[in-house]
Amino acid sequence: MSEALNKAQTEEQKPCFNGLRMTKQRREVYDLLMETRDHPTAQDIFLKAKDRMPSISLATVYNCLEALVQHDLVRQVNFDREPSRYCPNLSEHGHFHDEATGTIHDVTFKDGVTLADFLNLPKGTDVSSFEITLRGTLPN
Amino acid sequence: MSEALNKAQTEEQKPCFNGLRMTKQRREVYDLLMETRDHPTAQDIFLKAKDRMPSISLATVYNCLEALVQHDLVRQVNFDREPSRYCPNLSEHGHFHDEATGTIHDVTFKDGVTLADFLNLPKGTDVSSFEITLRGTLPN
DNA sequence: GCTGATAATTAGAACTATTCTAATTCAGGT
DNA sequence: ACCTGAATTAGAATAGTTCTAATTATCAGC
Repeated sequence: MSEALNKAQTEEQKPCFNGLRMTKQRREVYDLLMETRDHPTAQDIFLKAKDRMPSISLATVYNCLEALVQHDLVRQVNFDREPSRYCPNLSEHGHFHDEATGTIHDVTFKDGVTLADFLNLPKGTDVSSFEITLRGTLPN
Repeated sequence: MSEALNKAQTEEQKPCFNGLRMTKQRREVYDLLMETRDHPTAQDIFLKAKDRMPSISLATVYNCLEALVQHDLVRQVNFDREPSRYCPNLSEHGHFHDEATGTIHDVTFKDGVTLADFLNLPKGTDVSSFEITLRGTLPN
């Protein structure tokens, strides 16, 4: 279980995740992301959220997602210039876009591999974040 | 003039790269990219191109870039939701965005490394394209 | 070299994802 | 309960990119 999720759960009674005040809307967006672990866009989330909370606005969904991302509760994932997608998997991973089905799959690293193992990075380079995205087709 | 020579000349002069007809504008955009090997946006290219070809339009720059990308003459590089950048380096590489200077550097793979060496990909996965982008700071 | 067909360029409008604005509502501390 | 700052909301605004329709350039065949 990820650190952030663990912390989030222990703090469930205070409605505060990683220092982020959990309002009704933020919780709704967060819960939706945790439930439907595909990689929805802000629109997708908005439409689903409206079922249970008809007054929610798209601007709020964007606000909530930004807050969640900034507090390391979800990750924002970009594929080329497509709409951003959101991912509740906080462990290090990349993404594979299956062109046959349109679905997106998490891709993990082989055990113990670090960026410096396969990339030529000058000594002393400080990598604050990275993204690895693949396109293609899966077997079958 | 003999027929053979005539054919040879027109063949040679036919300004065609990878099957893409090289118009004045496409060549201008391509040359600019080859000269200034930083990673310019369409806007950057448009502004530079206008110096030497004042009639060129932004739409044309976008059209040219799309044509060049589709014919594998340049690569399109996306950083999060920032404007797309364009890169004439066709060899396999990723990109490092230096947050201190705002510059973008090519990052190469260690010799002989393939994606399957560090990622857990199901057997038979066909990767048609991939992108690796890092953010951080370089030493000094 | 002309001429017609096809493709490229152009200016500006349109589009889409996202952010901003200003007004309203909400939540937590006193 | 009340005050204050934060969050939500609807709608306007923005930025990057794509589309549209008209013009211009290029190629192939005579």
